[in-house]
Amino acid sequence: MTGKPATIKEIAKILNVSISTVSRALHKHPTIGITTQLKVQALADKLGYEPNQAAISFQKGKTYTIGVILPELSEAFFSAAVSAIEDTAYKRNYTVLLAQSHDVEEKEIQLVEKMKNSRVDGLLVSVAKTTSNFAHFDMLKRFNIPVVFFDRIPPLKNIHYVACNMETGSIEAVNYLLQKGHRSIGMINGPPNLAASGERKEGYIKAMTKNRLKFDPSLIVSCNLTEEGTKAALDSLLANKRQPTAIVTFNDYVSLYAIKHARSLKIDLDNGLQFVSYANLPIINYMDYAPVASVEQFPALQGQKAADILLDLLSRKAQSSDEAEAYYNVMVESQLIENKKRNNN
Amino acid sequence: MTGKPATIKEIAKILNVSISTVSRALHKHPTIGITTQLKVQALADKLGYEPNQAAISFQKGKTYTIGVILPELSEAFFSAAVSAIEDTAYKRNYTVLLAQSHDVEEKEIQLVEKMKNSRVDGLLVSVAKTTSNFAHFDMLKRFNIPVVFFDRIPPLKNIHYVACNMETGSIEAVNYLLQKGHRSIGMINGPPNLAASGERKEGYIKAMTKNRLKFDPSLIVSCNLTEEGTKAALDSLLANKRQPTAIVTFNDYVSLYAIKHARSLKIDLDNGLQFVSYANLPIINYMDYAPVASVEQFPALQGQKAADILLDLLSRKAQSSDEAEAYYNVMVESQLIENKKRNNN
DNA sequence: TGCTTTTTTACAAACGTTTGCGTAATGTTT
DNA sequence: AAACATTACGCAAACGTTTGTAAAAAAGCA
Repeated sequence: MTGKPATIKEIAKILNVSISTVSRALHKHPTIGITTQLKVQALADKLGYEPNQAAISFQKGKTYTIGVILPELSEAFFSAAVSAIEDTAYKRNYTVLLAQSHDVEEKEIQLVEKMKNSRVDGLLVSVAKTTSNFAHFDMLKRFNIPVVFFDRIPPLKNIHYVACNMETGSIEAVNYLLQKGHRSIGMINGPPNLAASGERKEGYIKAMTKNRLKFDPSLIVSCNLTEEGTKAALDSLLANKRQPTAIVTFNDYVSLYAIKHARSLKIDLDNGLQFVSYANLPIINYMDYAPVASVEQFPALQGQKAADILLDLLSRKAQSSDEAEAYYNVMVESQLIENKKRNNN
Repeated sequence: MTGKPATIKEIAKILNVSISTVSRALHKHPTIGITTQLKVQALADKLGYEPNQAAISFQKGKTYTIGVILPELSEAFFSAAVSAIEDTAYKRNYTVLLAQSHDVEEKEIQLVEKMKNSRVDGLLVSVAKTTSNFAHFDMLKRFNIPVVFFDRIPPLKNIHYVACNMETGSIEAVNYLLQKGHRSIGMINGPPNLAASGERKEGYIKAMTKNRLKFDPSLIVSCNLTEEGTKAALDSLLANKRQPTAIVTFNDYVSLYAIKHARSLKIDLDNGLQFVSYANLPIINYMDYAPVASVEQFPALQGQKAADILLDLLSRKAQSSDEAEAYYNVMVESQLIENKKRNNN
């Protein structure tokens, strides 16, 4: 009852059958007679037998565990993603081993190494900002451990990934503002070294040119995402000869900083200046002055899809080793969400 | 190089020594001669040998993994806690297996069961709201798997836990308002079935009586934490004969709902009515109108302490099985944090 | 040199499970 | 009743590592 868990061996001894018979009976193997099958099952239940997963993992060389490596769990985006990952893994009877790189390459490398050591069947990774060398991921390929990247994708060929298409959202954002009558639309972007900044900018430009508006580079300023940086960026935009009546910002936080600053400058936020941003954090629903819309990137959906892909790869691997080597490249479309709370305020 | 990972056995064969020698050499066991030690080490490095964790787990009956079961990873409180847990586990060379109960008892039970099956050395748990039966935790004790509860503690004797003392924070909150000159202080509390509601209420009462103010039960109303519920609660407080000039709310969200409602009622939030709440979410720093202060519960600290305790228990268990059975009961003091952004606005 | 220590290494069992193959038991067909 | 097919089960190896104990080699001492 107490103490050590029951094993297959004990069941075998008590029932005077062989260990293999018990094992097969528990798995409902067809070559086992129905009577013994039931006998074994009954005793197993009575003893509260539970298979020793460690032994099984060892034996089969599989752990039924997927590793998740991401920069920062406490960021809303990632916690939503992991939450969804865990849920889909759970449904397929996998468990999730979690680790954060804190956006430092060295730690990411260590984590990959650690996870590789037979602990994990596959890996879900959102790469660290600082990662510039990707040998540790190649290594996984050599060890036949599948990896699916999500959100932050390394610039590699032949990888599986799911990411969010920023372009559509960006275009929607600009279109939304154009449709509202704005003609001079500024952008407070993130630092140029972030891929995300590039995507947002491209979407912006594409939307402008598609609407046959000429693109004015001076209306795009980048900032370091801090409150001070945002202030400066906003000031610079306001000083522009073609002073914008609407601004697209890198994310909701930047919008909020900018809004705060604008309010301290007594700018009319209802009619004079409107903001649209990225992320669609729940927070903006609580604000009195918030971006009028925000581009949702569906972290949960991304996480779920990435997990689905990985689990597919794993089951495929189990079935046959046909190395057809197709690579999953899934793009989740970003989508502009109007801030409803804002509008019925 | 590619294909299957190197094993101790292969190293042994190449070097013409026994498997045990290799094993001991790799562990720098003193009975191994220095020369062979180095030879082994060198070859291991060359082959890129990495111990097979699955085999080790199996052999030693230890996984160097701790399980974390909590209600909802995407809640800011828990993601901050897990983040800290992962960090401290990583430092001590443990990994974290993660699972969410989504606040349903049945799933929590399944997760405990799953984690028990030799997968996990110890468990960190924040129990589901609905959990009313605690047999699954007793079961862990029988299997000698230590559990440390955090934040949401079950009503059991002889358990390890770290929780946050709401009382001090509550008292601070009320004192803060009293000191600001408020004499009629209302409270919008959570539903009565939540332990957290009770704690907040007690702190409130204690602070009032300590300041020799008589406690008026009609100034405490509970709500279901929705926007509608909050509105109703606020209305009821405002209708009170002793209309409060300050209100303590169950959490930041409730405060924000209440503030929004108050603003739509044209109430002067700078002088007429002030709010204090719990959680201290980063969000309130972005708001124009926000609670003037919020009680911080230090999720990261709680998570870190819980992990520390668990890891201590595990190392203790490894060293000796002296069942001294002392139970760790750590209380983290909550603390009122003034909303700085609010004040220099 | 011959003996005892001390140092160094090898042997083998154990951890719990799965699974290929062999074999005993049962049943079927003539 | 002999021959065979079928069904039901047991044997034993394998997975990679650790570790107690035995044994070999080296070193010390007389």
